[in-house]
Amino acid sequence: MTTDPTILDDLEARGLVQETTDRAALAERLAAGPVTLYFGCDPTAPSLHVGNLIGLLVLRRFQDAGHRPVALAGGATGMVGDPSGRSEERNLLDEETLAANVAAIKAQMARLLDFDGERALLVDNRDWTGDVRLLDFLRDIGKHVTVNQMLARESVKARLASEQGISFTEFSYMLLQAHDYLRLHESLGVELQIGGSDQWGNILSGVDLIRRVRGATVHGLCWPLLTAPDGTKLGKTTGARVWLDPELTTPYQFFQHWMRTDDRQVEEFLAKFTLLPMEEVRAVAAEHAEHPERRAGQRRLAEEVTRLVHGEEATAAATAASTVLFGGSPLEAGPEALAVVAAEVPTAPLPGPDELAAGADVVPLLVATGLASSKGDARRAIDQGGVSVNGRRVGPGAVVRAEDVLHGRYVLLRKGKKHYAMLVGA
RNA sequence: GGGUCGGUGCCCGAGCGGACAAAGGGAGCAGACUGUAAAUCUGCCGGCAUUGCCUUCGGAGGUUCGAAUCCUCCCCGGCCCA
Repeated sequence: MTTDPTILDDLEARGLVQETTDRAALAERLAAGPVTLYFGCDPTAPSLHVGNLIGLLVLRRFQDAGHRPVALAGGATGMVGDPSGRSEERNLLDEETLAANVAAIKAQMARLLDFDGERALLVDNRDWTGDVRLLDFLRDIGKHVTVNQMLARESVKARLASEQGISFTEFSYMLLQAHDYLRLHESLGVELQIGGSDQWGNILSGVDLIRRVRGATVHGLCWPLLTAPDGTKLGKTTGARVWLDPELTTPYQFFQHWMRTDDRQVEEFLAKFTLLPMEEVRAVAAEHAEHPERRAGQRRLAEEVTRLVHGEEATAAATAASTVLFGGSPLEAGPEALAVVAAEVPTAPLPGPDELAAGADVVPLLVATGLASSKGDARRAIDQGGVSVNGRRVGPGAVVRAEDVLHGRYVLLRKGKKHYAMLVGA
């Protein structure tokens, strides 16, 4: 099996390389033949999110270039909690939650890689960490690492300076991750670990450990963390809340997330979140720059990423729903189109005929669909002119009547510009 | 174990017996402008109800007409000392 020697160049062109161990040695090794590499995600949530997606896609890029990716679910490390990039101590998750999370993220990882004939592997560090005895760990691993080194880590320093401090548990995290790398190196011949730049310290710990224990030189690579267009760190609200699990973030919502990408990040995201060749990324970006108001860049981005994560069918449905919602008036949409929308946005049952005849108050309906978090919230939105029924703005005291029901069963509610929900009859 | 400082709404952070649902900032939401963009400006931002009521300031009690604010005990964290 030959490998694509330009993989590093491609990653760099996409802005996916912030740091590597000896770049020349790594390039040489990658050109020499297939490399087994790994990327890990801790099961801190019931699903991976778009932040993790970058890593999985980098694995995929390596796979496409002829290398063998190992996706690791951190069943063990998840028990401890990574202090990197964290200002405070994590809450420990219970076993049950962790097991469920591990199962979920494994399934998500599996979708993005090709596992045919061991072309990729899925592992859980719980499998080799669970039965390690404390004394063995202290003697075999701990002996090779100085606390001085550990204290020098940025993530540790930050926490030492903070009011909260850092628990020994989290302090130990880097050792666990280093141990993972060592074990994967021994059992599977892994010789490259990749991760976001917040993982760089942990990755280096593993590289060092392997050098000390095995006398072997292995590699590490990290990409820069995503930032908001103004250069600030991307908050949870922007990226991390967009999940890969269609139950948590529907394909339509996922699609919409990318549709709303800031112009300034369209090219960056096309490069990082899609598998499009860089020439095409640049072409799309150039076209987008000509006519940003057409949102062609966002649309392409949304389609590509949604397809990768949710598949062709879901992407088609998300696109169709988006067209109805952000196209013309819902009054002109046919029943098929509305059915598609109903499948993609939050829904609530249509009020009964008697209620509709009398006029059903919009306020509780907004709450029922989740468009508003409370009646007060709903009234507020209406007072501020932010609510519409079937595309028509409504005022205080608004009701839904029988004649508002489209095609016998649909009523479209909207709060603000982009939050939709539907009332659906039987 | 001793001393000391602290635990406030989604987050940060003021408040330190009444005018506190609690300053300010951030995030978020809505409106205007737009391109489902950015920037900007404006409004909202515990819940329920038409003046009002209910639940919040680590937990449990207590003092008081009245407490986030005072007292007691407990829990959790920082720092210093042992």
